[in-house]
Amino acid sequence: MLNDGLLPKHAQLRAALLKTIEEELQPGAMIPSERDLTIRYDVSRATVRAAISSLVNEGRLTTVPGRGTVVTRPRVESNLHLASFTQDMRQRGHRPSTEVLSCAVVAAGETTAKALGLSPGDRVWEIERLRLADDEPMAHEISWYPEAVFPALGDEDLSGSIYAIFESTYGVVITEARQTTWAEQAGHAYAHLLEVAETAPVMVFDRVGSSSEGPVEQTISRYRGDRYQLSMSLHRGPSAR
Amino acid sequence: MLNDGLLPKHAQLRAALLKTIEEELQPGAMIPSERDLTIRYDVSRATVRAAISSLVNEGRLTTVPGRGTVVTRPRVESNLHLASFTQDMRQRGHRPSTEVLSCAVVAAGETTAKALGLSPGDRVWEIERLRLADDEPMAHEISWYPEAVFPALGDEDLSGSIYAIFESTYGVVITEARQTTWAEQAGHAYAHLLEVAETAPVMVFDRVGSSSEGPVEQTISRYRGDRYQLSMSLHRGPSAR
DNA sequence: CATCCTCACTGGTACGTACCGGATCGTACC
DNA sequence: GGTACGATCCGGTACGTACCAGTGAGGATG
Repeated sequence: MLNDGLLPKHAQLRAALLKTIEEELQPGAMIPSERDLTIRYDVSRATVRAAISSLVNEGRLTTVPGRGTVVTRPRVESNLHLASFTQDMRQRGHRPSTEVLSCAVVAAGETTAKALGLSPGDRVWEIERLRLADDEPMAHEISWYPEAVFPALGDEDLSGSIYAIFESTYGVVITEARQTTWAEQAGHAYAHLLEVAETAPVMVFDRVGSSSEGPVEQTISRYRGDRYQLSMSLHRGPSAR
Repeated sequence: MLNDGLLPKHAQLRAALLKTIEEELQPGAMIPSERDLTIRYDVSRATVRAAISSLVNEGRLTTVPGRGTVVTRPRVESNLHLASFTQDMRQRGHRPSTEVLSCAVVAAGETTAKALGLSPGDRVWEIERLRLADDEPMAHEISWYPEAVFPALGDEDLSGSIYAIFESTYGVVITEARQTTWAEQAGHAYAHLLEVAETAPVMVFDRVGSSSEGPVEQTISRYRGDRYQLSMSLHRGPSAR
C-alpha cells in the first residue's frame, strides 16, 4: 500500500498527507482520524502519529483532543525565510531586475575570510550588483564567494538569481543564513547608485549564507529605507521568563 | 521513579533532561543512550524518544545514528525572540533604564484599533517612553494597550518592564508578536529626544504583541541607527524552490 | 605490528496493545 | 420538550517487542 523502498513509511505518509492538505482540503478542514489512516494506508498508529506530528511541528496541522486534527489556517505572512532578491521582490508584487556593476576575483579581506572559513588572501569572487524593482533602484549588493567552490562563476549570467546558478551548476544549495541588520545614512557612494539623498536612510544587511558543507557566501546589501521594510514573527524564547 | 501525577511522563523526562544538559553537560557531550534512560527512569523507550525528540525539535539536542545523542553547541547568537527592552539590553551587556514621557488614556486611532481588534474610539492607554542604555538614549517607544484589559495601568511603575506588570498584575503573558521594521531619518522630534542629528538614521519597529487571548499591544519603537543592530537566522522556507 | 573483521551498541523504523479524558450525539427518562 | 446518561468517537499517553543500518572498539589474523 505504502512502500517505495526508499523513504521510511512515516515520511511517505507525511508526503501523502501534505499533498492532500495542499490540494484537496481547505484550511480548518479535518483530516481523517488517526485510526482511520492506519486502515487506509495499512500502517501502525505510531507511524501515523509520527507523520502527523511532523506536520504539526511545521505548523501545517493542529490537533484538537477529543475532536480531530485540522488543517492550519495559513499565516498572514510567512515567517522570515531565506529568499533571493528575485523571489522576494516577486512575492511583494514587484518586477525585479539587476545591473551587474563589477565581477572579479580578488583576495579575501579579513572579515570575509573569517566569515567563510578561509585564510586571508584566499581568492574569492567579488560581485557588485544594483538591484532594481520596477526599474527603480531598490538595493545595492556586494557579495563574496570562494573561487575554490565556484571556479567559473564569472562565465555565468549574473543578472538573475545567483542561488539558482549555485544549485543548477554546482549542486550547492544554500539552506541557512545568519544576517545582521542596522540603519545607516546612504553616504556619497550609495546615494548616487540608489538615487537618493546622501543623508537618506538605508537598511544594511550583512549576511553569511551556508550550505550543508558550511559557509559559502557573504553579502552586504543596502536597501533604500523609503522603499523597503521587513516583517517577522517573534515568539517567546524557551528560557524567557 | 518519575511521576508527579500532573505532567505526562515524557514531559517530566524532558524537563529532567533539559536540567541535566543545562547544568551538568558541556556542549558536544553525549547524553545517556535511549535504552539506558529507559532503565534509569523506568519508562518505555517510546517515552524516552518522545522526550528527546521534543528537545531535538527545539535545537537543544542532536541525534547521531550509530553514535548517540549529543548536546547542541549553543548558537552564536540566540534566534530572534520576543524579549522586552530590559531583557534585550541586559543580554547585550548594557544597563537599561527608562524615562516615562507621558501616560494617559486616549481614544484609539484607526490603525491601533484595527491592530488590537477594537472599535475606533475605544479607550486605550498611550504610554510614551525614552529607553536608555548606559544612561544614553537608545530608543523612543510609544505604546497602546486596551484600557479594558489593563484598567489600572497608570498606577503602576512604568519605568521597568511592562511585560512583567502584565504577567504579575493581570496574568496576561505576551507570547507572540509580529513586527515590521524599516529605516527612517530621525526628524525634528526624535532627533532631540534621541540626541542625534535630524538626518541621522533610525530603525523603526511597528510591533503588535499578542497573548493567548489575542492582540493586546501595539508599540512603535525608534532605535538609534548608530547604536542598535538586529541579528537573525534565516532558513529555507518549505516551499522555496 | 598493521590490517581486517566481528560484535556490542547506537539511534531509526515499525509493529502491536491498552487505557485515559474530552467531545459529540442519540436515546431514554423525567 | 428538556435534561441526563451512555455509547462512541477522537487524540494523548504508555507500555511492550522486533529488526535494521550505521559506528567503533577490540580481538583475531596476516
